[in-house]
Formats: sequence, C-alpha cells, structure tokens
Amino acid sequence: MVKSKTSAIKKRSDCPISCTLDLVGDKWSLLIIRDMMMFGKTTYNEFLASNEKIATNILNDRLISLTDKGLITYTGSARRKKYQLTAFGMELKPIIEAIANFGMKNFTKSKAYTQKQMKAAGK
Amino acid sequence: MVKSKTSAIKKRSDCPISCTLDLVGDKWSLLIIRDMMMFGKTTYNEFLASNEKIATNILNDRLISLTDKGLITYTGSARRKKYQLTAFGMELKPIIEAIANFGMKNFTKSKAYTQKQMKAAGK
DNA sequence: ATTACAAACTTGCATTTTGCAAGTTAATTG
DNA sequence: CAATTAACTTGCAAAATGCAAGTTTGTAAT
Repeated sequence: MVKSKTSAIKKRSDCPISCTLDLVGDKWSLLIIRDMMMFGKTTYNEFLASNEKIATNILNDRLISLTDKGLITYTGSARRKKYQLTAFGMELKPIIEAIANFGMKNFTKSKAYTQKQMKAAGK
Repeated sequence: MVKSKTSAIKKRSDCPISCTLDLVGDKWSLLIIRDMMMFGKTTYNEFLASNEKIATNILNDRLISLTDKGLITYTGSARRKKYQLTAFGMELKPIIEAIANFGMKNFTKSKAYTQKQMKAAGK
C-alpha cells in the first residue's frame, strides 16, 4: 500500500472550513465516505460498484489518503481489506447529511434513487 | 463573460449527494461560497484577497460556473460585478456550517483564526 | 480632457489530477 | 492444480490547477 499522491495537500489557511476541505474537499473522497456511512460498504469492489463509476486508480489513491488522514481504517489482510470509518471519520456525518438534504430537496430524481438504494442495501 | 470550463460536469448518478457534489464538489467553489456567506464578500478583488490565495483563472472560472448553476448572481456593470448568493445558493448554508463546525472542533488554530476574521469583517 | 492607477480579467505554460482501459499480482474457488 | 475473481498497477490522453505575466476596462487624480 504505497503513498497516496493527493494526501499531502499544502495547507493554505487556518480557516476551519479550509482545513476541513483540505481533508475532504474533493467529490471522490466524499462519495467514498457516503458509501461507508450510508450504505455500509467496506470493500474495494463495493466502492467500485457505485453508480458514479470511480476509476480504480482514483479509488485506490483515495482509500490510501483517507487512511493516512485518520478518517478511515481497515482490518483483514493486505489484499482483502475491509474498510470502516474511524471515530474521527464519523464526525463527518453532519456534513454528509447536509449535502444529502440539499440534494433531496433540489433534485427530484434523487428521492426515488435513495429509496431504491436503501432497499438494495437492506438497511 | 465566457463559458466556464468546469461548469458542464457530466452527471454520474441520481444520488442526492452526488448531484449536490456535481454543483459544489470542489474546494474552491465552497471557499467562494464561504466568503460570500460568512464574510459578506461581493467583489472579485475581495475573493482574491482570501488567505487561500486562489489563482485568478480559477476564481474567474468558478464565478462563471456558480453563476451558470444558479447558486450566485451579480449586479453592477460587466467589469465591476458585485456578486451575491441566490436563494438557491443560500440553501447551501447547512453544508457550510457543518463543514465549519467540523473544523472548529478538530483544528485548534481554526478557532483563533475565525475570531480574528470576524473582527476584521466587522460582523 | 488626459494621464495614471487599479480592478478584472486573459493567456501561456508547466505541473498535477482525473479518467479510461489494459495489465499484473494475489487470493479464492472449483 | 487450474480457473476465476478481487485488488490493485500502469500507460497514456485529456482535463484541471497553479503561477506569473500580460491585456483590457473603469476609476481616480490632475
């Protein structure tokens, strides 16, 4: 598991928002955290199967990066990792929920989509 | 005011989170919205002066993109625009607040920074 | 009215990131 | 053991970012 290319973001200010965005200011990181938080996904293949079709190199890079930042951790063997959010990562929940609420309110197709996905996840 | 290079994001799924991230899934867009929402900034030069030192081409591109998406609008002449959030853009407030709260809780330097900035903005 | 200055972009270019698709390696299944 | 699948890695093109200089337009000063 080599170093992520994007994990060493140069800090640009002490603003709380800016510091948080240094951690999760890209859509792929947030989508992975969504998958873990809302759909209980834990494995590489599960993340890969999401509808957004993340590229394998981006997925791998982000899993490494999020692990380095302490937002997620994993168990299992080196090539069969099961990822999960750390307590630190769980603190991102209000952000994910706020993003979800905005989407539910403003994108009509998103409501049907969410019901379908929740059913599929059995949760 | 030409077309933004990044405004035509290809939609990857109907998930509400994904749709919202199609609008604001990059840190520069969120930082600009922060500047408007929390610091009352309205002009190109004010955004340019933020501590994160956004590049002029990125700032211009994002202002165009956010305008196209209906999140912000502007008054004034073509070369002296004063930007402001639309009602739609204001709905991003819970997201910005959630991001800010995470930062305030987890980055010790962020608290002092925020107090200093609020004082400087006279708000 | 004219000149100087500053705001608001635009441009050129190098670097980095993303995205696609194929390839390789390691683990599991039959 | 061979076949299959999961989990990456790699090559490369396109897109985005970032720096810094340049150009255009509006305002301020005289």
